Amino acid sequence: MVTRSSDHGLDASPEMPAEISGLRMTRQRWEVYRLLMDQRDHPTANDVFMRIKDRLPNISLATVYNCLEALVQHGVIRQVNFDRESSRFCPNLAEHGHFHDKLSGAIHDVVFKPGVNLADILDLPPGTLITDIEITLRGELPVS
Amino acid sequence: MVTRSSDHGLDASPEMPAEISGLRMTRQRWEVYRLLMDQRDHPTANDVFMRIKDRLPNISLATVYNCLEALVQHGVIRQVNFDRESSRFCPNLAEHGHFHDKLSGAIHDVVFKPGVNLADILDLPPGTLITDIEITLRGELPVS
DNA sequence: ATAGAAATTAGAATTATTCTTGCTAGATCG
DNA sequence: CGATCTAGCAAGAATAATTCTAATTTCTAT
Repeated sequence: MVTRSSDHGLDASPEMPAEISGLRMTRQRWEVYRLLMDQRDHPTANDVFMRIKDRLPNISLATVYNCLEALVQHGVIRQVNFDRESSRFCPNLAEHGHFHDKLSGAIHDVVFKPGVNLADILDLPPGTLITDIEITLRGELPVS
Repeated sequence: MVTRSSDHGLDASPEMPAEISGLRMTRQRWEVYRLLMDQRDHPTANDVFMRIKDRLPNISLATVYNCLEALVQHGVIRQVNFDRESSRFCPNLAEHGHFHDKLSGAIHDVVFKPGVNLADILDLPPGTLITDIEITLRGELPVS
């Protein structure tokens, strides 16, 4: 007898855990999470909605928003904003910024050179508590 | 005879220049610009709209948006975004980031320590052209 | 002065996101 | 095992910031 990951008839290769970082997993949350892990091109909520229809044809856009919000709230993914465009979502939890290439439209993760600590190079009053940093760059990557 | 800055009967202390950075000045653009220079607390378009009514009781919100856009486009002011909140506007043209103090709600300009060049400490492919950098911090300033 | 161009106004339209309501499904308890 | 209880989901309405449209006004240059 073949083991089957769920009763839905759809095969969800990696088994769905009961929870991630304290967030109870549901079929919808799990598929949203898996999509972000598999397609790391910083999709918008609507991108996720359209792409996920293969696996969850009945999901609603509101649920995609709810899932994304829950995942962000529990620190499982990050929400990334460029100007006032639609929010984008990113499963890379390491400290990093984002580079928006004007030529291709693609968004790339950017990290600091080793040993660099942003808080050290900013001129802030002593005792300032930094809870969150966001770095956004725009420009053109070399054509290569 | 007393010199008078305009025919409107309202006194616009510093004389309005014909243009700034190639942007033709109008009464509305000038007042928006002056307000931002005088009140550097990063107001939103709506904040500007409400505050400017003293001087221009008939201005419309759309015009405030138009003026702000024109000023941004000509590099006279900067547009600052925090997450998906309303855009804020800032007349500080020097390279700087923004610190959002969760305690007071205030937004403060942040500069690098002398001699620091952000492009040098980021791990980018050689030949990358950076046209724009945005740095946003959230946290708490020391209480006193 | 006058024609043409650019700005302004008021309000409608748009768009991403959030909210509301009723329903569904999984968890809990007896 | 079944009843109940709760969290999550779906669908669509509502919201809020911003942009667009059309008509009017103000500049600019002739």
